[in-house]
Amino acid sequence: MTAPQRTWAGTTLTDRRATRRRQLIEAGLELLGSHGTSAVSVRAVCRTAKLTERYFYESFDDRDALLLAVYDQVAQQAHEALVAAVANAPDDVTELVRAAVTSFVELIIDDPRKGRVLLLAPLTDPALIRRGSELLPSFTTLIHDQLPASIDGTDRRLSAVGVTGALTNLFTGYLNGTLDVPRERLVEHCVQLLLDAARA
Amino acid sequence: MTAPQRTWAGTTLTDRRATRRRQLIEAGLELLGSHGTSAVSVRAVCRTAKLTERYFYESFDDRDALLLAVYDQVAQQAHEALVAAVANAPDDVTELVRAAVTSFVELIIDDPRKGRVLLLAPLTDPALIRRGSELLPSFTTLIHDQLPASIDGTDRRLSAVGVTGALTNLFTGYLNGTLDVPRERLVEHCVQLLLDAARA
DNA sequence: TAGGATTGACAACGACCGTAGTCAAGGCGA
DNA sequence: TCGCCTTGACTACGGTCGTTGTCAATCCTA
Repeated sequence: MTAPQRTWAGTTLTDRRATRRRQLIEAGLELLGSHGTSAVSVRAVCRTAKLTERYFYESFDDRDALLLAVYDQVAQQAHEALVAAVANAPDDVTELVRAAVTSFVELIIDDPRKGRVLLLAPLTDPALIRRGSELLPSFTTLIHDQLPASIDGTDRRLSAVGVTGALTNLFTGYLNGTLDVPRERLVEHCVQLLLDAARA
Repeated sequence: MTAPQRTWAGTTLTDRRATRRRQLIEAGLELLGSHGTSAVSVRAVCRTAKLTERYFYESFDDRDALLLAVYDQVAQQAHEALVAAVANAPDDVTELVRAAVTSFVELIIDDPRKGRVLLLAPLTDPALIRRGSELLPSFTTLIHDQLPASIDGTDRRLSAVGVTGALTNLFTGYLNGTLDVPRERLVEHCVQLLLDAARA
């Protein structure tokens, strides 16, 4: 029994709701990525998005739902960037890995807020912890799957978790400025890391 | 012009203040290690420590000062455990590294709250970010220093940050139960990680 | 025992939180 | 033009926050 979608100011109701939802998510990204979880309050999000609280609850059940939406959106973008890079890469394994790493690094350089959402937020925010332990290993898995696999299950897991952590810390350091290193150098180091992990 | 330290209930004023300070730090450890930064409010700390807010400000300038004190205490303990392990270890390099890793793993098994304070809190809490980027690399450095060093500065730094991240993620996963692996297996993997890093 | 040191309980300030509700002003299609 | 849909501004509730202050009870030493 959906209403006949009568138009309004040239757009339908669903369109306008979707736009507002996007604005809220963008505001959430800004706050989460720039000032951390504690900065993401319903009021702050609405202030940033220039929308009323009423519209918040139009699109999200509660604060946590927004957090998840922000994270999922960024994770989705990262996933797409990786898949695209891997798909377009030449056959050479090293080049493949380099393409994947580069695409990821570019994503988090282009918008460090996204990097922080992806890498840092899920480490401590209760609402995101489960999500975080799904995505980042899948980053490693995505690449591992492209490579000859001859390692036993547990070691594979240990290795994946380790490599993931190494990459996380390297990227995080790069984001913070803690790790002052040219981008190519960072990329190259990560590539070697992944190749070594796959060989071992 | 210190007062003559007249005694009270068998203890001096300085003693009682120190005791209260310890209680507050212990409460902070409990809250920070078990429920994260956001759980560490002045009121909650005082409730947990069974002390009045007045005594909080007797020992700490503000909330952040307590956070730092908690972190520094745990970091100090970790440092001491590492130094002790390294000092008592045999000459064999592998055994040395194994001793260091074991001592650290035991610390965070014995009291997972400390592990979380050490590994997670400094990643996101504004007050601790600087502290965190000092200590954990020093963990790696402590071991690196025991080993033949033949790598150039930047690579050394990249390697240290990477290894630190790998260890962090492995320990964190172990703490969370996300990484379901026997302790010896974890230790052994970390040992190999460190040895490989030193060789490369 | 008198008197000051020390303690605990608690109130107060202004601010922000999540969430829900009200109400008037305006825009739009019929 | 009429009447409904949509919008923004606003208020309200009960709660927690950091921080400072008050005040009566208690304890010890001199």
